[in-house]
Amino acid sequence: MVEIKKRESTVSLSQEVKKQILEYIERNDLQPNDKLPSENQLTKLFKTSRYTLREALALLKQERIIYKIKGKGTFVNKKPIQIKSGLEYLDSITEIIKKFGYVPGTKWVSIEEKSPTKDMIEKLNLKSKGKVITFKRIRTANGKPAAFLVDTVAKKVLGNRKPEIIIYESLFDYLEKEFGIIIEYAVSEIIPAFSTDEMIKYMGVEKNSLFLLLYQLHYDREGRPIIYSFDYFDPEVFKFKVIRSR
Amino acid sequence: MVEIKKRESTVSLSQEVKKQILEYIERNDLQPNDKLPSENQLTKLFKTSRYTLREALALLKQERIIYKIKGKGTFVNKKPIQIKSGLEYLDSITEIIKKFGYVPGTKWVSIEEKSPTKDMIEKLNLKSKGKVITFKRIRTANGKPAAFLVDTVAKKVLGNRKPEIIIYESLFDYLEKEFGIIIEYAVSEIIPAFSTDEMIKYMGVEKNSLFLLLYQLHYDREGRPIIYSFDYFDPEVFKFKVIRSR
DNA sequence: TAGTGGTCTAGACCACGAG
DNA sequence: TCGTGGTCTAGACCACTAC
Repeated sequence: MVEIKKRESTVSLSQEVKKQILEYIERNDLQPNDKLPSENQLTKLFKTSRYTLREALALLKQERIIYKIKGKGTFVNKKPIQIKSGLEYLDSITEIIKKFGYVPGTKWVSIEEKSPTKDMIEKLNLKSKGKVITFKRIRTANGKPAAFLVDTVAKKVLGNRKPEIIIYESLFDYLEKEFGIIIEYAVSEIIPAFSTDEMIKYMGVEKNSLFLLLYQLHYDREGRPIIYSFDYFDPEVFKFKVIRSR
Repeated sequence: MVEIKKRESTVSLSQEVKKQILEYIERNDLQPNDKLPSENQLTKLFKTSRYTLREALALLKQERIIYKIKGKGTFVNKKPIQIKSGLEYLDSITEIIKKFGYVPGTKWVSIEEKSPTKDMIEKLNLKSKGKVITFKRIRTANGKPAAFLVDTVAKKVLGNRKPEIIIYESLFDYLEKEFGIIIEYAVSEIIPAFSTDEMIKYMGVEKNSLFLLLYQLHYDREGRPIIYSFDYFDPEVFKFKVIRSR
């Protein structure tokens, strides 16, 4: 019989051990490139198995707080990199604006029922007969227009309901709370673009001003394409970063 | 005494098991949302431990080939997403051009020794006295100019050597093979931009044409900043995609 | 040769989902 | 209640680094 440690907390043990390692670094004032104790020693220190310890180290490695060299040891990294909005994390735009420290707002432009384009049929896996609903919105940060969003979902996703008025800021929240659809990931193409006529008309931006266009398809957990979108972001407001790893 | 399986192959067992799972899906013609056997059954099928099997499944999950639901099982996802150039993977531009199916080339514009800008001093952690070397290149795809690269490294990184002629296509290869410096990751800001005067002059692009600017800092394994770069990409040639996950 | 991180095995309990 | 994936333990061999 193997004795298993009892836990009251809801978080996993590896999360707990991760915290303890961070505290260890703090307490012993480890500087960048200083060596941590070996995994064997750490298991004894924190009274845990090597598996759990290595999970905790994996989390820290992922966050680039430590790095490992086989045969040598585990070392403390340079100060963590601050990523304000890592593109690889899929947040709703509401969340992104909040993270930047602004107050998010929404101006509705239109909600239209349309026939899908060829590209929509292909990407959303539609029958050619099926209609789509397109939501056009201007997102504001501290009241200033910051993004122009054109999001399209298949009409069948919304059932028979008419999305005349939407009380939600975020389309993610709307789909999740009203229809139980949870968006899990998106595949986005990043394209530099000029302001469109609609943006000039509704956002009041100048002609030929620069925007970052994210042409994206959002999927649910089962990999079904749900939202097809062209989202234009003002590069003065949104600083998109990505961590690229080999 | 626990008996450990002997392996001739150099790849890990989990990689091997991953292949076997893919073959299983193929052989049994599993369709999207079809259920895989339970982890318990799969361990027996492939004669491996649950740990190794779960590592293999983790790899497949990461590639979005399968998805898991706790308490229910493991399921086959929709057709895999083709990512031509996932921005989250750090490849040299040479590699990216090759992946697109083009033949990469380089036109050298200049190699200059300069005093660093304030931003370079801060980002590259320089003493204000230290000089930097800036490499300006045009990268071509099938002979057509496709990107304009301005890469800067601290002079001390290159020691006393003069980088007059570089036989390498890739700056990564140059640093790795001549100086043993291995770039491991980069933090990139993605900015829409107009062509600069230099690009108009040397690349022959038109004024006010659109480019995607990656303003990035490349780090080595120990987290030291090595390359500071402004890389401009022609959006007609480079289609940058990112998978964004919650 | 000794010590480190990387991989693998075997077995156990926990938490979720469905009947 | 049962089967599933999620987490955890204990112990072993392998591959790399430094001496």
